[in-house]
Amino acid sequence: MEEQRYILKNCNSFEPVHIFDCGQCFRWNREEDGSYTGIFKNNVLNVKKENEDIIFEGVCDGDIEEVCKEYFDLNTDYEEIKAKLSNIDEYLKNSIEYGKGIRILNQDLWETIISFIISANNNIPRIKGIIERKSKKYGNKIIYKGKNYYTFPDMNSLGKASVEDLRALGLGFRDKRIYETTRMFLDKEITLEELENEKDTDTLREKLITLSGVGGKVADCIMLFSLKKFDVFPIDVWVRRVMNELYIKEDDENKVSKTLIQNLAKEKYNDLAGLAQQYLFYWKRDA
DNA sequence: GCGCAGGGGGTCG
DNA sequence: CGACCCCCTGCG
Repeated sequence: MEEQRYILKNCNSFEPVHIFDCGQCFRWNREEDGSYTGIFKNNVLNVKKENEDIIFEGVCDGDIEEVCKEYFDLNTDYEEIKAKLSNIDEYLKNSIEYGKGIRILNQDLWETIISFIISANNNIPRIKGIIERKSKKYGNKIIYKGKNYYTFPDMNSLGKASVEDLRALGLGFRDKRIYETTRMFLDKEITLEELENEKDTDTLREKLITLSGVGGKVADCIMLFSLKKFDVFPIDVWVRRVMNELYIKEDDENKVSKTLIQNLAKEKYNDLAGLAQQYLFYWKRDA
């Protein structure tokens, strides 16, 4: 594939570090010059901010401008979203200032499902390691600037792995979950298309939860990070902590019920809850 | 330096 | 509610 280049100008809401470090993705790595290189679908891209320009370079499956517009959600007006959220309260206003360049990537559904099943009771360095090993073994190689990159394995490739094969990648107890979920798709008990076409958030969540290894939190991440459901509010330890500290003020944050937090998020942030979650998460975890 | 607990972006039974 | 694989990290 031929190398391409695309430059995005005058974009106020685009900071590579915010985008790649706000917890939505696992396959972007920082280079020595401060740029980021990552792989998604059959594209390998390097993203660099120079002055106010965003420079995208790499090998793409298609036209780089179209690929970037889709993946980096460039048709969504984040200035408008930030303005709306900033009006809600000072906390949100501050966290948005802190993570002003966050954007929600439009990630591949299959990759997101598998990646977030792996994320359960796990830490980021290990999650990244597992995904890299898995891609190297079951994905396709793409060479960019003399380095090898491996695509995220599709369900047919991953379907060739036994539970033992998966365990060997360091998946731990998640091996069986990945195996079973892959089987469910291969056996057409459920399809990516029906998930992509499901408009109703609650129905979609119910369908996702039928997958092995997908509970409420993982389902919400899948919906927010690959199905553009900006109204969902994934609750992990950090979000629970920040919501308790800001609004609920219970002594023991673990006593705060998920339902209470969900209702609060719905009431305060409504259809932008997912975005609010990202700004708060990034701000709190970094602080 | 190295060895050893502690705990991690939850889910399941 | 407790167990769960396995590293990754941090302290001794």
